[in-house]
Order: sequence, then structure tokens, then C-alpha cells
Amino acid sequence: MPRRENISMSVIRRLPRYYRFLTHLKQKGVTRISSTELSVKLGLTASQIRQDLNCFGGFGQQGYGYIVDQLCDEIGNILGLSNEYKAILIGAGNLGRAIASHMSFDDEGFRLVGIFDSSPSKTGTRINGQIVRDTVELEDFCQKEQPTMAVLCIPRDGVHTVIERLYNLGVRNYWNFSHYDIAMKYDDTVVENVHLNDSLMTLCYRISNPSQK
Amino acid sequence: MPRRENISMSVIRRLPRYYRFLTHLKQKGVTRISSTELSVKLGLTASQIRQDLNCFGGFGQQGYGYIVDQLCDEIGNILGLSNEYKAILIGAGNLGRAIASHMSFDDEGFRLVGIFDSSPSKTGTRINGQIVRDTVELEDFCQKEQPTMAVLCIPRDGVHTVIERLYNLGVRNYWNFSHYDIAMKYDDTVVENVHLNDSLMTLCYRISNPSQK
DNA sequence: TAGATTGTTAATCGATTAACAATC
DNA sequence: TAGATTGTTAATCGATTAACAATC
Repeated sequence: MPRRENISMSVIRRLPRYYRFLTHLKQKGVTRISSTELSVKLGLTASQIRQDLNCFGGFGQQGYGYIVDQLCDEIGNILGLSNEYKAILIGAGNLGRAIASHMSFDDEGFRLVGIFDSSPSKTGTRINGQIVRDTVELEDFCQKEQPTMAVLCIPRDGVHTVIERLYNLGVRNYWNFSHYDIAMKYDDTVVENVHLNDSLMTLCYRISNPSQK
Repeated sequence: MPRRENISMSVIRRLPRYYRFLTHLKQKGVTRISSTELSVKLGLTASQIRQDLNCFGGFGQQGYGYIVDQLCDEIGNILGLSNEYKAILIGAGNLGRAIASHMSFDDEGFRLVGIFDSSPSKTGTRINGQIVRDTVELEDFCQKEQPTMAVLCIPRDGVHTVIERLYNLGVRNYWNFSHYDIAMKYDDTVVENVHLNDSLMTLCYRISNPSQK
């Protein structure tokens, strides 16, 4: 029954939410949960939850439900959270500093191994104990450390050239916070965008148009 | 032809992207664009773009296309970006500080009027010229200033009580950065979630499962 | 065994794409 | 006028929901 190919993005984006909630249940000491209970707590339908989980295998037991601990671990495995992919962060401005701190205390599949900035006012300073390197060191560093992923916290205009350098260095997965949609010509890359401005504008729309739910 | 009710979230979430790209075109001095050109640049179909825009009215001209300047303004209006909704920010940690700076130099529909934190190490400090107030002042401040929206950059466990206080003060729109899904019992609220952890886990999945596009 | 709840197939709903007539 | 491109309807595709047989 477990397929595991061509899982839709809609399903994938719900997995972290399941994981987050199951972790919470685990901490509260809940051992067993049914799809119906889950659906109520998460505001989804029980059907959808079972449908989602069965993309990856049958983790439940008929007549009983799901074992919280086990399901949580399974989803963690599916997400690949036990990996420690090496990540670097480019751009140690306000947002970069926040993300760097965020990631180091709560690593989910990644380990931050380097922070870079091109401004002399930032290089040499420390974020959570890690030194901020000059971006000119990028080539040397990447050849040595071979990071898997780069967090991009730089202004729009800098993105293009940095991406090119990173791609050539073999760093081909990006967590992009810049106000810019990275359109990759290559298909061996993964880009996960976090467009805070877009989110804020969406909120503005929803406040301005209360007719919609 | 302009309807303007029950616009689907899928459409709404594409609007900021259109807006962002059109602003960029405007800056580059492009005056005219067709749905086909747009579709190529944005990686969508021309059909979808025309379909999306026609939820709000016919902004184009047959045989000609869209006037960049005009379309950009129209979308800005639809989003409500000329509003200056008063916003407050709760939680002046790393992320809170980053968002506060972010919002003040690039305001899209909002104006940050207050920053709050409950830790004595933070209160009294300044972020982008604005003082960080003690959260105990929340009631007085909100009664006086009547903010429309609250940015939540506090840890999970604090959210519940803060939301309750805010709701009772009439602050019912939230931009939520906490690792927590705000489930509102009331329907006069709007919650826009930014779950950075979820985004990171999704990225981890996509790196770990390269079979998928 | 009887009751409960899953896994899975079938039905519905909504969103995207295609097609084309209207019109600038 | 002829060419181009929109606005809009119709067709397709995918995702969500409902239903139920399998089974713990």
C-alpha cells in the first residue's frame, strides 16, 4: 500500500503540522489518537488525515487508531528530520540574525555551519557563538564543508549573483527570505520561499475585505 | 463583471506576487504587458492570470494587454495597501526585532505603533527608534491607540493568554509567528500564520525526497 | 464476538487550463 | 480593416470528502 512518489505539495505541507501537533500530544502524555479526534483538533476532516497518512503507509490499527509516539516518529522520518544537513546562512541583517538564532536552538533536519555577510560592520561579529564570515570566503568554505542548503537573507538585488556562486559550488537547495522569486533554470535545485511581505499583504487584504470568511 | 465576493484563498495568495512583480516592472520602466508575457515570467499560465484578475474586474484591453502602472495600482487597491492599519508587536526577541525593523522600513498597509515584551531585559530598549514597552501596559495602550492588528512573536505557551487579552481589547487580527495554530472560537478574527519551522521541515522533506519535482 | 476505526475506493467539489467569441 | 489579446464559458484535472468493506 505505501506508494511514496508524486505526493502532492498540499499533502507535504500538512505533514509538519501533523508532526508539530503529535509532538505536543506526546509531551502531554497522550498515547493514542483516532483520525476523528485529530481532525477536530486540527480543523481538518478525518478522511483527509487518513488519506494523507496512507500516502506513506498504514500507520494505524483498525478499531484502535494511531499510537501517538509511533506516528510522530514515522512522520519525522518521512520529513527526514533526523538528517543533519549542513546549512549556511547568507546575510546577517536583522532577519538573518533572527533566523540564525532560531535554527541553532531548534534544528529540524539541519545544522547551521556558517554565516556570511559582505558588510565589514557585520563580519567578525558573532551570532549565537558563531562568527560572521566575509562573503569572499564563500568559495573556500563551501569547497571544504560542502553544505547542502543555503538560507538567503539578503536584499533582492544580491540574490542573483549569490545564487550563481552557490549553484556552481554545489549548494543547490535554498531557503529564500528575499523579496524575489528564484526562478531556477536547473531542475536539480529546491527552493523554499518565505515571502513575509506577501504574507503581510494577504493579511491586509483579509482585513480590508471582511466579507470573506 | 467585477464580482468580488468569495474569492478563493488560492487567488488571494497570488495577488501579492503579481503586485511585487508589477512594481518591479514599473521600476524598470515597462509600461505594457500581456497575460502571456506575465505567465512566462511568473511560471503560471496566461489563463490563470486572466482568470485571477477578472475576479476583481476587467483591467486589460483586448488586443493590447495590461498597462503595468494601472494594473499595479489596481492590485494595490484590492490588497488595501494604502491603509495604515495600526499594528503592535508582541515579543521583542530575535525574530520580533527583525520583524519590527522589517515592517517599519517597508510598510505594506500597516504602521507599527507599539512594541511589547514582558522581560525586563528588553523593556526600555529601542528597536528602530521605538521603545519596547512592558506587556502590562497593553491594556492602557490599546484602549488609547486602538490598533487593528497584532504581530505575535512570542513562545508557544504565551500565545493563549495574550490572544485572550488582545481579543477583549478589540485587537482581532493577528500575524502569528509562534509555533502554534491559533484556533479561534470567534469568527470576527483573521489569523495569518507564518510557520517558519513548518517551512523548514517542508524543505527538509523535499531535499530528502528528490524523486518529487 | 461486537464495536470501533482504519485503509481504500467512489463521489463531489473546486481550481486550473483550454478554447473561443468579443473587441480594442 | 486585420491582428492581437482580453474576458468568459466550457472542459479537464486534482484535491477533498463521503462511504463502506476490511480488520483489529
